[in-house]
Amino acid sequence: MEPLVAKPNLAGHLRACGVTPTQQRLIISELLFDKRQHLSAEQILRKVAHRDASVSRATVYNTLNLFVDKKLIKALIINKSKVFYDTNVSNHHHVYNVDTGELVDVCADHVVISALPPLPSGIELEGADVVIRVRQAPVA
Amino acid sequence: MEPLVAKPNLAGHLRACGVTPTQQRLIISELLFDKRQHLSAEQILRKVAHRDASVSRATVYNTLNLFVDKKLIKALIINKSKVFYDTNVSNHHHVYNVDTGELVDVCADHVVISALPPLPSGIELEGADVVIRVRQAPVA
DNA sequence: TTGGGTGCAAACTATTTGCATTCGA
DNA sequence: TCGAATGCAAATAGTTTGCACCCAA
Repeated sequence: MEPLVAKPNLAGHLRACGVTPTQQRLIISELLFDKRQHLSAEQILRKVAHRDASVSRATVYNTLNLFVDKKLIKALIINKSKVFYDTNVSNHHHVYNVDTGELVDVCADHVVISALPPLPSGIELEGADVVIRVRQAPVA
Repeated sequence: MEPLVAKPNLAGHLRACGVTPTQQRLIISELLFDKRQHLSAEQILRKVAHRDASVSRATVYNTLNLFVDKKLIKALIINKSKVFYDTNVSNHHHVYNVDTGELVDVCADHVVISALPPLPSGIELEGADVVIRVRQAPVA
């Protein structure tokens, strides 16, 4: 098994974003940034346990909130029951299957937001999230 | 004060949607369908109390879920902490101020979703929700 | 050394559920 | 009458917090 010590670039990445690279944050980073994916806090907790390592529940939540704050990941509020964290921070949207819970990325090019009413002064755009909800077609 | 007995059209509306018009459901309907608005379960509970009437917490939640099911209202999953219910069921989107929690409707004409990848067979579109997140501009 | 980070457990919030009672048709 | 709806309280799930201990710089 690969050592739990993270690759140097991960630590550098965290530091570059103003995050002190602690052991726990590196473990979580390794799991997260392995690939583009959508994970819940619970899933991350389980993955940590799977790797023999151990990070407390509170630390997982604290870390995820910190990463969202520092824009290392995006929080997706799609399902009323839990938040998903997206390692793809580029501009994109989602297709969500309400029956299976499956979540798929959609390139932002496929979505055009036009003629948005002008924002009042003092208000600035933070982002636009598009969730396309789909379901299993009834067997008819 | 107006009687708590609902206007006949409300009861009719519920019935037309396959919902038995009980006292509690009529009280909630009156509050909801008074105008286009976005309310949380908690806010509805408070409004009920304000009207001298009383509907239990469980019934408020059950009723809101039922109404969403029957498409009398729409559930908005925008804020991680609570669901908002929208009495505007027509096709439209939302501007959400992350600082104030304010939620404003945007006509669907202002949002164009194009070139969506084709859905796999057996999957059908349920809807597309667009949330434009804005924030207070820093005073700079 | 020392302030930020972590772990644990307890607290908290929104929501759901089990079950006995009541109501609508 | 009788199944559906309601109310209450307890359960649940996700997330946050308080505080003592520990580690990165």
